[in-house]
Amino acid sequence: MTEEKILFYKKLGLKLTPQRLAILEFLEGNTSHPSAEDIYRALKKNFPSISFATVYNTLELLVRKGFIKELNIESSRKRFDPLTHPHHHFFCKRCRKIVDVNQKIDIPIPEELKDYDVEEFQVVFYGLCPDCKS
Amino acid sequence: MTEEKILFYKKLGLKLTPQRLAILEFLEGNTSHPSAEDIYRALKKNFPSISFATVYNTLELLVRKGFIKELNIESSRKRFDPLTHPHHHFFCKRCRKIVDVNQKIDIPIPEELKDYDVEEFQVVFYGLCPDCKS
DNA sequence: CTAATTGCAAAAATTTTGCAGGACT
DNA sequence: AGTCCTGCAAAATTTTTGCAATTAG
Repeated sequence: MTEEKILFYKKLGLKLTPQRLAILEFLEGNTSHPSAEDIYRALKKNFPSISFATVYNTLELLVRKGFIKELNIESSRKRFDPLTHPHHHFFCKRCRKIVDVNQKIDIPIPEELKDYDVEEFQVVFYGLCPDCKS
Repeated sequence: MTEEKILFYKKLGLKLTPQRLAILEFLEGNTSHPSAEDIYRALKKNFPSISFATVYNTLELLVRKGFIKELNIESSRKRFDPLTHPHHHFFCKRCRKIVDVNQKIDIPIPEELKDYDVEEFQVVFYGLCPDCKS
């Protein structure tokens, strides 16, 4: 990670421990939407002392600070996304892969939600990915 | 539940035990999108012997047969929806209420998914419900 | 130096499973 | 009658928590 990026995080009040840096670096540019366990297992290789508690604590902190997003797409398992700008996803029901859909989607807020405070929406497309459909 | 409805389920190969009937009746017309535990607790009152295993088994069966849908909206907790036709949802981030959005939403399948086999999509609107926004 | 973070281990929450007895068609 | 279902309890999976030792700023 660049010095500039490190300063950026520090300025926003993030205490940058080696563990947190490792998690941020693992997530940066990662499009696989890993689960907490995926992250833990990946980091364990180069950082044998890291614990689940730290992974969960850090993920929760990063979500709270708005640096990553938590996805509730796969049943009973959170997945994490380093892209925080509004975008959407495809979920392969066979291999459970989650793919980013960056194309802008315009939806008028439905009439029946007129008394609601709608902040955002997310679209999930379901089906089979190219690898699984054959 | 009407005799007609019972016959309808039986014809589709569903063995209708009292437990399954109770679960079906509880879900019919229920718009609260209950979790497995909500269902278990509600049934326990009139059906003290019912077990979690039966609730989970039955829900899994009903999902497999297409009589209900499983929603992965609330973090790490499945919620169930007796409405199986294509529709969408609003999720209140404060009280965790899930509300049906029945208005038809048209979205062209994004160009980047042209090699994917997209079967359906679901939109989730996030924000605050009327009760929580004040 | 001080408050925040880490790692461990235990606990909590949700869901799944094996199996013996019982119920449905 | 035979297969499938139920209920119990134990197990599996994912996430959270308490706490003493350590570390970042």
